[in-house]
Amino acid sequence: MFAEGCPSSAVPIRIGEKWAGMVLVCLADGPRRFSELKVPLRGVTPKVLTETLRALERDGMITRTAYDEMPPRVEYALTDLGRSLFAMMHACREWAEANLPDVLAAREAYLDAQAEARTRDAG
Amino acid sequence: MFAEGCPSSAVPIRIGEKWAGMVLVCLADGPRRFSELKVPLRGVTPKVLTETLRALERDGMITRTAYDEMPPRVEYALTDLGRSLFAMMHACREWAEANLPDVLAAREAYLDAQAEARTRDAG
DNA sequence: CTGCATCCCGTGGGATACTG
DNA sequence: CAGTATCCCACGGGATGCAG
Repeated sequence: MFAEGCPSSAVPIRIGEKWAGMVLVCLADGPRRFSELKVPLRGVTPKVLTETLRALERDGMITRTAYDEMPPRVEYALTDLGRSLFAMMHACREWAEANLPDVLAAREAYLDAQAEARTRDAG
Repeated sequence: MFAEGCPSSAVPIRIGEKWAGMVLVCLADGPRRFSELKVPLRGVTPKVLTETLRALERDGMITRTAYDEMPPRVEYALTDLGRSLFAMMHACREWAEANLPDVLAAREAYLDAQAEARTRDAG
């Protein structure tokens, strides 16, 4: 169980990566340029955006097309694999939204239980 | 898009957390004790396992039941919410396994393209 | 415009030792 | 047995500045 070579350990996409998912969303309905991605992704620095794009490109989720022009123009687009991943993530997102209320309720209950425990200790 | 209060940002579960997913797997077919979790999760330290379990408990994914005995006994079990998340993660895992070959191929192609670019620059 | 270089920092996660 | 207490480090990610 959970051995070294386990395929689950090799799970390719780190949807934990802070911006990867948002990039997929931004590319969902068509190719976008580097600067077009920076707009909706408020707060992302060029360095981090580049890293994210490189990782997605490396894993075959997006393509990078550089046009030899001045000023430079580069377009990023989803591959079939990327679209497949996007669909997967969409399902995850729907799960999250559907269950968010329960999670929030659980957190509140947890906090309350803690507070009660503290009261009991103090009293 | 991607505003502050966006529910997607509040996505409750960090499946990126290194051990959280494995814990769910370990609890999938019944409650387990702390020490019973440490066995399959080779390499996890008690501190980190505790942190992971606390986070899952806080979010309502698992329950923690402490029996007042000597020696101490504590059992962790999935909640309905946890089982739901487990099912979600199972789907993610199946996607990953199904698409792993493609990702690996993409990585190799990416490396080859890089090597070729270097050769071109040098020559 | 599209990045790369550099520096920096918080935090997730690990090692080790100790306790009720 | 089931943790807690400390210490520590790598690394993801951010800020800033520069270059082709």
